[in-house]
Amino acid sequence: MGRAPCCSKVGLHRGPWSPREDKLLVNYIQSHGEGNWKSLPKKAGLLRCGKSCRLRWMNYLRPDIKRGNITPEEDDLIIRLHSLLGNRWSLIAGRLPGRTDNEIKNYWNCHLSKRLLNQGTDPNTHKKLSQQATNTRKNISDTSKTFSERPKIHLPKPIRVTKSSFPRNQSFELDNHQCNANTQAGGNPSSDYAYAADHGGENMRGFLADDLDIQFECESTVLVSEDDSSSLEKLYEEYLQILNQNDDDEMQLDTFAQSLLI
DNA sequence: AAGATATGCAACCGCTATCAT
DNA sequence: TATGATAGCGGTTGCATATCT
Repeated sequence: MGRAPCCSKVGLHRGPWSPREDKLLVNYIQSHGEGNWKSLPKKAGLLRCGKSCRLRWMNYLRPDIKRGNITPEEDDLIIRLHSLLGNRWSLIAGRLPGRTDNEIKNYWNCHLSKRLLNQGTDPNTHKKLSQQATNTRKNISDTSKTFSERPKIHLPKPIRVTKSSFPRNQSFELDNHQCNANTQAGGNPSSDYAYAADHGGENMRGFLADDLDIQFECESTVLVSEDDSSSLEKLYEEYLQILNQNDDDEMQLDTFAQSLLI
């Protein structure tokens, strides 16, 4: 498979963006829309590779990006989503309106993982470290179990849903929630994703939806796309409510984790 | 005040999935 | 079906700034 030449190989600009470059990029996208990142720099008059332009737009220049500190509510949501989704930053970001995957990733690595460690929780497994140490010792002493007998974690593989995957503006019912497949330029690309999980012939349902008990009509994909920032906000509020309801039901998280074991 | 160290964040790199031909 | 091009993700790096000694 061919690899797009890196900007370093073709003598393009690298490093921090100048205000002039930002302006050129914003102006171009405002008049032509997102997409065609490969050809965009040339058309916009930028000496950058398309990849760099895309990243700059997604993580910094997009008008719907929320600036400022991450709130305690967002904090909590990130931790909960991370316990369900792992390091799938784009999916987590899709549930935090205005936040980018890069920002959440950085915030996790700098703050949240350290905080969890301080609280005695393993940031990777979200389990108490003391409990893990006990389990580890137990496993070491239990030499009768071979490596192959250890439970395997089955993580449903995420699939990308791109513009051609859905008809334009097609709507999808998800219980009482209405989501639209935003396939037009300017939509939130990080949320143009769906998860599909293969459960041995059963209808495929996304595991996040399973955990949150949201029923999806579409058989093979779980749509997590929203039409605009207001519906993102609404969805966010709904997620918060659902997650808050789970405060009293930690067992549900354990059940979910076990459902991933095969 | 100055150097060392820690922190935060933007940007880059390498890889994979998807699409077009 | 095979292959190349492109988009997008997650891990990592590097630099600017803040804090500590």
